[in-house]
Amino acid sequence: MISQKAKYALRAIMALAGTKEPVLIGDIAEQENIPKRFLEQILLDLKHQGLVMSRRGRIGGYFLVRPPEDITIGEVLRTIDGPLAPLPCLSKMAYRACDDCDDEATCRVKALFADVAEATRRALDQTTFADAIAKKHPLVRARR
Amino acid sequence: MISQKAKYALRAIMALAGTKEPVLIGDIAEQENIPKRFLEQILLDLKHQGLVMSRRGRIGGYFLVRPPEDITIGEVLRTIDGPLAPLPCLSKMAYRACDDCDDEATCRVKALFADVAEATRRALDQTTFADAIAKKHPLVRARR
DNA sequence: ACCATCTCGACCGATTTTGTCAAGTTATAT
DNA sequence: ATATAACTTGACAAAATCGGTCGAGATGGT
Ligand code: FES
Ligand code: FES
Repeated sequence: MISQKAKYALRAIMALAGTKEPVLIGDIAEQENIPKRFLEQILLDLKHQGLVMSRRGRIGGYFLVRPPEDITIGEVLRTIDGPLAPLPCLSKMAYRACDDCDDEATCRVKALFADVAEATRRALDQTTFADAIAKKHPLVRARR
Repeated sequence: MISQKAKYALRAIMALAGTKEPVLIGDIAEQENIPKRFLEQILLDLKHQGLVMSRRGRIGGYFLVRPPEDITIGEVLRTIDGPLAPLPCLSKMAYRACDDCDDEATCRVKALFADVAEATRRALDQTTFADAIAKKHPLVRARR
């Protein structure tokens, strides 16, 4: 299960996917039904990760750095929920030794999950936001 | 990331995979380095799920109901950690509506995760304990 | 200069995780 | 029958995580 925070992040990016213009945090929050102050945190995390950029001041707001077809679910989930591997010792991006396993080389749990980890990693890093948008009809843009 | 509890459960099943004889909780706990009282809970959950059986009394202990090659990671993870789908609305075994999504049919988040959920589900439900045991043994010094 | 807007860090209640413990119940050997 | 080894159940609790709020500050357009 992904966290609610991650779900908000994904929706926020969807909201940015339609335009090149900066979008206000408040507008995203209202449109996607996300608590505004919480969304601020989330967008800030995404910015620190380099997924989005922001402009301050009068005509400020957030916008995507890359086009939606170049952004994967994996990137967003890693940023918000942390490593997505089932075990720390199987994470390619954020490897950590399992502190309760003596010998990683012969660990049966690690062996058990090797293929699973690879499969989910591939799935998450290959699915982009363009996939979702193409699959569903685009949302109606009633705002001005 | 799977929970520590799930990891314990997997190791416990590995410990049972080698024999048809009942194994004591205490023996599993010592061999796999699991807090005994905690392991009791875990094995009880697995028993309620029908994955293992127990015999009481003098020569008691736990043993597998089915052979290791018929037990998948998915079953164990579902029992201990709950639904393994990334979203409640995508769980085949434990469907739940997403309370923060108005229209599930046009939900872009759900669409985004459809393929990912299917891929991970397949991986988890196809990998059995026999896979890990078979894969692990060749790691011993036989190869050079 | 003004003000809308983003930025940063601290804080907070509820829930989940990771266990512990006490008091049973049951089956087996002798 | 009795002792005993083992499983069973439910309550309890410290620590971490989750979901969210808040105040104060920094920044840029007009
Ligand atoms: S080393 Fe990571 S699970 Fe054993
Ligand atoms: S309906 Fe499940 S994520 Fe929208």
